[in-house]
Amino acid sequence: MVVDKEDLGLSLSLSFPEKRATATNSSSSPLQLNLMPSASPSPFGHLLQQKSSWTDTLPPSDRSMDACRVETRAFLKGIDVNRLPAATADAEEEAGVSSPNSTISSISGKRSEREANGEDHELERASSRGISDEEDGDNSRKKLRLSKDQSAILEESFKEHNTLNPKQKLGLAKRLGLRPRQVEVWFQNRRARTKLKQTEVDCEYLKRCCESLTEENRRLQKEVQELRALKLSPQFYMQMTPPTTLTMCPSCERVGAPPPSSSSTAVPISTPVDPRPRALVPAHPRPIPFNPWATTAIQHRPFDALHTRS
DNA sequence: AGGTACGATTGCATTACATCA
DNA sequence: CCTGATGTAATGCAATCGTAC
Repeated sequence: MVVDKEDLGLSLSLSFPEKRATATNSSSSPLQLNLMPSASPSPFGHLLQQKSSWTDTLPPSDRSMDACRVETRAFLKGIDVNRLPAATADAEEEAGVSSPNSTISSISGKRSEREANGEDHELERASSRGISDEEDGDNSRKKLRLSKDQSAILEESFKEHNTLNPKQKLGLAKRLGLRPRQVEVWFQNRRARTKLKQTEVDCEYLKRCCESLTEENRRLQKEVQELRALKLSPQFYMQMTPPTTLTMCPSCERVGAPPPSSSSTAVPISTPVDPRPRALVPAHPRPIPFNPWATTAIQHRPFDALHTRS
């Protein structure tokens, strides 16, 4: 599933690779993130009106300053901590020199063992920083920060595909001077955090729905109370036409409509219930004109509505 | 000092594919 | 040759850690 780039400005698209399209994994089902509550009222097929990258929400100045600081530090250290110098990367890649990044556990562990045998083998073993653990002086893992450019390229790539096939991963890794594993991790985290953001938005949306429904419910309860009060009040019976004028409905064998009343604004008491889901219909105060004997309105069983709705 | 962002690790689930009885 | 069971690699995700800011 590929979404037009234009759409990405307004919606988040979780696309999944063709290869694993048959996966039953819930995460593999296409999710179109398109939160536009006013346009797509369904609570669950929706999504957020959100920037394609949540990092975009960071003020540009902050981000550039951030990158600036990183680059300054890198410069001061005489090396970009996030980027493997191209020459070094190529050299190590071809020589297969092992220069583990920074983590202790990255050397061992199931995943690492797996990938060490895979196609990522060569690049996987190349340091992304050009600094070995020995040079670091201790075994503590240093936090790697991707440069502004690296992040931008990754974001751009993520917009196009939020998963990568091995070829794309390798290509991107090469282009960025990172290990394929780092690219993979970045995409993994990006997907996870996108999903998290979406969940938060979903939650907010459902909360609003809930509030709306609560309000609607309160309003309807009040309406029911008013109708009951009206039904039981003496005035209600005073308005009744004498029985002699009542007509029998031939269909349901109930007393039907009396002669036309003076009110021309009468509406049926048995107004059909709006079948649309109420939650998404803007709650608006409805007038409660009430004349159960209105000629044009009452069809059959005029009080059924009261019974069923109370 | 505490919170947040984010790169990295780990463990598990799923799928595809190969092998074997 | 076909088929079902089993093992393995690849990949994704959730949870979490650890570090930089």
